[in-house]
Amino acid sequence: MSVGSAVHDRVVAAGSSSSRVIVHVDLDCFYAQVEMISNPELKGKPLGVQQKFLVVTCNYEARELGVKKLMNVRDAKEKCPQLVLVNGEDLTRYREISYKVTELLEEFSPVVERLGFDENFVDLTEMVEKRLQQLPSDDLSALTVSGHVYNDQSINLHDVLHIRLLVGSQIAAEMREAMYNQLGLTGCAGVASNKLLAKLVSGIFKPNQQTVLLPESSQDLIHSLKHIKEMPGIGYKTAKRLEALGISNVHDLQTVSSKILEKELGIPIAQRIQKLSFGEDNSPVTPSGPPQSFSEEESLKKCSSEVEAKSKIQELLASLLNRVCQDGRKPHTIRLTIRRYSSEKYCSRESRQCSIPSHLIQKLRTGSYDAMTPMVDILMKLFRSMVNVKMPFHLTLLSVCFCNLKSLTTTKKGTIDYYLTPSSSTTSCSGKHSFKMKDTHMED
DNA sequence: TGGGGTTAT
DNA sequence: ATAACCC
Repeated sequence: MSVGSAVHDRVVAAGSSSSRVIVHVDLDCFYAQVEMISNPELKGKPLGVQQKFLVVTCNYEARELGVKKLMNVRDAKEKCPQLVLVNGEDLTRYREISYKVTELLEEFSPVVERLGFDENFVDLTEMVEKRLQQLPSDDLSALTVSGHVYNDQSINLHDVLHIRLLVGSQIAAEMREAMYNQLGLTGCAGVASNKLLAKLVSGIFKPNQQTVLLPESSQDLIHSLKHIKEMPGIGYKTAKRLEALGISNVHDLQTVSSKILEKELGIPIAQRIQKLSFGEDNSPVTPSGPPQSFSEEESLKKCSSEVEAKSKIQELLASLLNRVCQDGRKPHTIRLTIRRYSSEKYCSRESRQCSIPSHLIQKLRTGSYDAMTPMVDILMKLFRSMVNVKMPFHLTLLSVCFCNLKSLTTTKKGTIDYYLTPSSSTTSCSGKHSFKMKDTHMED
């Protein structure tokens, strides 16, 4: 064996080039937990959170009685007549607590990626390295894993990869403790060498438990999936196309000719999902930071007149103006989205967007509703560009989105830009981005 | 199927 | 602007 090869092996083993420690943190039935914190009398009862005619999530008491996520309210009540329902269409409190969780995790390590409101990935690689370097005397014998080990695989204290994941499991336990002590929330965690595996393993022991995956068991984990649709990254459409090729389980996807796969899905998707089928995922944990967009939507039984649409749009916009104002950054683009009634074309939406005139952008920050009327006018123009209001129509969803958010001080790849203009005033808004903000003019 | 989000094309 | 993915 050459020296060069030995050195390379050690670099790889030490993880400086390829081996990472990732944790996936997944809150237990998040909306239901938030509701039980808001109203402790709900604790112990079967609880469902309702949006329109759906029970979007429920606590474990309800699950034991047969209620499932995204179940029809009628079916749920039939299965479980004692089910208590609370309305969860207003996401404000969920969103606020969701960001508190992310901020808490960021205190452990700043690299935190959100996935929806109730899941986060954290790259623990650096933190684990630091802890190992600060171990008193290289005495590994005192190290113990926290929580479950997938497959009950035994830990080899002489294997550096095992040791690193074990330290990751200890950090995961500290994170869950902190979430419970500081926010009153329980959740699961999965620790593994990449995001895919961390996410898959976090769901193995379910509520309020954690699991670590050691590399020797990664094939068992991915082969435990009954169908490729359970692979994160393979959605409804891709699963259908794969099925048409006769590919339905992980083994099929691992062994199908990559040329055939590339021809059907295109090279980037084909290569990515075939790697996923082997449990390989080199995608980084990308810090989410503040949101890229703010949107509010409402699904409707039937919206068939312009005045009806206008009043819904006004409602959506009023809530959004509050949110945008509190955030402190300024959106430069506004978008209106609709869904037309048409039994077929599953979930198809149409949208129109335009940039927001700079004089309106300024008014967004004032906390008053000066921006309301002109914004509604803009939105109604977008509306009429999609919907011929002289003809009959039937819409089942309206959504308004602010995006293309620009900060007063933006940090991009190490550079800091300050945008300042003369006239300024303090505002009633108290977002964390909004201290001492000055008005700006930016390219648009 | 709700009421959100993201990235890629 | 849409389509795909995630929850």
